[in-house]
Amino acid sequence: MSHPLNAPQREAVRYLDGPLLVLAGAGSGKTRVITAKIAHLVEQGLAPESIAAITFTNKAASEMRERAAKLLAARKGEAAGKVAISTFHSLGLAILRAEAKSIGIRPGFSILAPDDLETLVADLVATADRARARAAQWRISAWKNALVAPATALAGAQSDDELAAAKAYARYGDALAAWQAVDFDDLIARPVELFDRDAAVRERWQARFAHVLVDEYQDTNPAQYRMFRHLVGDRARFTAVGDDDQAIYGWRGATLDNLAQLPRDYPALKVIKLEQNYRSTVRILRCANALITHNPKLFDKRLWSEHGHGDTIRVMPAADEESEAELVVHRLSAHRFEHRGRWCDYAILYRGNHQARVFETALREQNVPYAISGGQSYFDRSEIKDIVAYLRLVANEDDDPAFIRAITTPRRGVGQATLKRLSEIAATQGASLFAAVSSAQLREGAPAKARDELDKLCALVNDLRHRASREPARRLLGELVARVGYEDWLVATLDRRDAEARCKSVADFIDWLGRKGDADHKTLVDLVQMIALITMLEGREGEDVDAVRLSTLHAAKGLEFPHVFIVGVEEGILPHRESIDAGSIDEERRLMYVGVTRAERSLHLSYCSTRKRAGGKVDCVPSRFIGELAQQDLRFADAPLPPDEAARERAAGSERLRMLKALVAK
DNA sequence: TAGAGATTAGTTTTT
DNA sequence: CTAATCTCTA
Repeated sequence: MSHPLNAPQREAVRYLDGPLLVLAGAGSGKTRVITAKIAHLVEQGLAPESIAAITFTNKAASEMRERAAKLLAARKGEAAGKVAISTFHSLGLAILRAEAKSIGIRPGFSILAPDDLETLVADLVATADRARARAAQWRISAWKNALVAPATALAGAQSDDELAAAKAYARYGDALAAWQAVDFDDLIARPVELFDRDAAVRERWQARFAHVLVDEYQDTNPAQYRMFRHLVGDRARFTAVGDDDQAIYGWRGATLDNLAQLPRDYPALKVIKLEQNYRSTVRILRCANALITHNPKLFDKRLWSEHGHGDTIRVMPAADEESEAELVVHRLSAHRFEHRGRWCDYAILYRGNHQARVFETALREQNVPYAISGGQSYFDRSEIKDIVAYLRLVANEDDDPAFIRAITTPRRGVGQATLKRLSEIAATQGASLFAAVSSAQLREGAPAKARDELDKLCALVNDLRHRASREPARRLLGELVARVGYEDWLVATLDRRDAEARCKSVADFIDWLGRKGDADHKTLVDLVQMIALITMLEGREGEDVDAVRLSTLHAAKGLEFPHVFIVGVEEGILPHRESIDAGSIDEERRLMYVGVTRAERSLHLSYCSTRKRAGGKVDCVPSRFIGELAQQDLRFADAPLPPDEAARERAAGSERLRMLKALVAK
């Protein structure tokens, strides 16, 4: 951290003569270069608001914001806050909002998550099968990321499933338009469409940014690359930072073509490589290098380090997933004790979220504090979704999915029958459910109670909407929850403990949102749109607590830990079966590479010889990737042997229990 | 509408 | 074979 910048880093920071690609190996001080460059640009006299720094995750964006603020604090205290540091998606959101009129959408448009759209797609492809619906949804998303229009998709459909998805694709767009809503992919695709067809708008945005920085460039998909090209224009003042060896989002449409294409699209492109690693020991690095040589490479790059050799990489076999978890946690505790370290120096990384479970159990059993990053979002909780549905409705009354959720939660006498009637009226009028409430036809059929409740909801939404831009979000939120009687409903329908927990979570949410609104002068509408893009409650818990981190390999990118355990390093898991079948081993290898390069000082790999699956036991084989590491730096542990007497007892005890169970089963 | 019982699916990563 | 989801009943 306190090192001065090295020569290539310095060059990357100072180079302003044209388009620049920085190939930054793992641990080579990439974020430092980007933040230093932002500071440098400001010092060169660029207006902070004319600098755009684009990341992929909110986490990366807020880290960058923090570090840029620190760098700029000394001389230009105010400047840091004005730099446009955002994710591709939030930048797309900003563009869409600003240009809503040209796109033909209400500025308070809803942003629907895939979950909200699953039923729509299921309807469109006429299936009750969730997996089928998701597959179609997946296809549609892939087309959008590749900027393929519905008509083109239809023409190129290869299978029946693809044909059905292509047919659904067009109608999917119609439904979103009717609801005044967009999905995640639209946040990139729609601005791109606009820029494609409207030169004036395009030039306005190009004039706005004097320099564009992109982080994790290797993870861009075609839509994002096009948005980027539109933003930088012909002046091409940009700094793209990436590492082809860490491209792990191919399944989301990202393509290394964007990296290969960059020198062709910008012949003046300057390429600077950062190859000095400041993170890991020599052994860890040697393993990482050995592993990645098995991939075809786009750019030649070899990491080196001035750190010492460090410990050997430990490879630990285990009998099954439970003993793997037990063994890993045990080894981790012992390691921490020996090294007098902190829990937060350790991370357990795995391929799939479901693998976390056994480890959670083992950690709890052995009283080790842990924190899971990623996993299911705070915003996936039903009570939060309920509140958000009301907010979405305030922002955009045509949001039918939000309307349905709001009117049915809490239950208040509006049921299936009334909703069906309402949606028929809406359909004949070509209007939203909300608009259909005031229709005269409803007066005839629906029960008085239902009509009354519908009117009440509409009145509430209209009232809040009129006040939304003037009054603080916090007050409106509190009033909303109170007028809906949400907490009363929780208390009435749930047992005490559950009700209390949810009330608290609602209160926390309102408090957090209120603070957010106060701090950034955001209106209720701003906040609702922001929520849709946030997956984790950033910085709320985690960072400062002393706990072992559990994370997927994907979510661990960009992080580093003194001691790393990669678990489930088996054929079928890492590389994953699907990827083996699809022939995309390279990406799995990069995923392993990302995992290995997270480690600063020690690295453990573990695998099982059997795993429970679909009832029976399945034999497992250690991953080919273990064989691809630098063998002289590996040490294979013997069969698991609990080091202390108590653990030996426990193991014997549980073994006896297992045998007993087996006997009883017979 | 909640809770118990039955049924069925089970494969990865996420803005 | 488990775990989650769905269905039926009180």
